[in-house]
Amino acid sequence: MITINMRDSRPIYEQVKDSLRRLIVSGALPADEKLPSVRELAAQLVINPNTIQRAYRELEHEGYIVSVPGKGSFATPHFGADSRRVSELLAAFDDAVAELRYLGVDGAELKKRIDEQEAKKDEA
Amino acid sequence: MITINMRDSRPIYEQVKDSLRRLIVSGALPADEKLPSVRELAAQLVINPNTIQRAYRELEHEGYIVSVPGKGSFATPHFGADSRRVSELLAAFDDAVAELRYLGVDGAELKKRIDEQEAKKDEA
DNA sequence: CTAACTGTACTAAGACAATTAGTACAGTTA
DNA sequence: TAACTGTACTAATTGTCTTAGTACAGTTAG
Repeated sequence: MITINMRDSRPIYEQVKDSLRRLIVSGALPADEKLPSVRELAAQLVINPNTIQRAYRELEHEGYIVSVPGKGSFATPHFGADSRRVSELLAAFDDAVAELRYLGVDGAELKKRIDEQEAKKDEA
Repeated sequence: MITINMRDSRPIYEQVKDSLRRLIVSGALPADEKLPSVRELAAQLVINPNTIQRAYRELEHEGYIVSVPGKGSFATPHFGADSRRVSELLAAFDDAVAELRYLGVDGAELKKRIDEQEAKKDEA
């Protein structure tokens, strides 16, 4: 479900956050789906539960999951676009596009990629 | 020319790298253009010269600039696509697209954005 | 009710990276 | 010569990440 890379310079809790966010926004983890418990996921990844707890706490603060004491953590549908996050992502999008074009990747190639991702999600 | 954010969790040298890379790939900093000297940019940003030196060293290693002792540092045209870097950027591109669509941004909107960026670069 | 789960909170310690300060040396240029 | 350039190196400091350990309250199946 999730893998982390110890050689990666990025903090483990960031890697966990990004992996879970990717599963959620891609639809692989539907709304109201139950996530692994803090201790369970920590055991699976062989890391400290505190690290998972931090990832869950921040994902909840960002509105991607909801944690309920005694019950568990669950993916949540996203109501109302977070305009700050959207701005961040658009900036990241623009940067990636600019550098890709600089490295020789055509704009048409990128547009095709958007369509392919859209088609792939419609399958599921 | 460049601004850094002390509240940003990312290291200063990474922020400097990204800023310079953005200037280069966007065309704002043309090939063979001279960059500010290590000490000059450090003074301007009110940070240690060692931090700038690290940013320059890594940008040179990645092929975006060339540094010559006694002369200075210069932007370089990029020969031969770095396939590893391209893969990284495509992954970042895909992630941004997926999350943006999840947050309600249409795919057509993103395609339009690619065209606009292309047009803006053609002006310069 | 009990036992085993759930999230959550907190302290303490260690490891590591980032940053700074300071010094130094060699090449370039007006 | 003087003032610039990049580069290299050590030492000290600071802050973050991660772990270990303990604890408490809510939930749920038996």
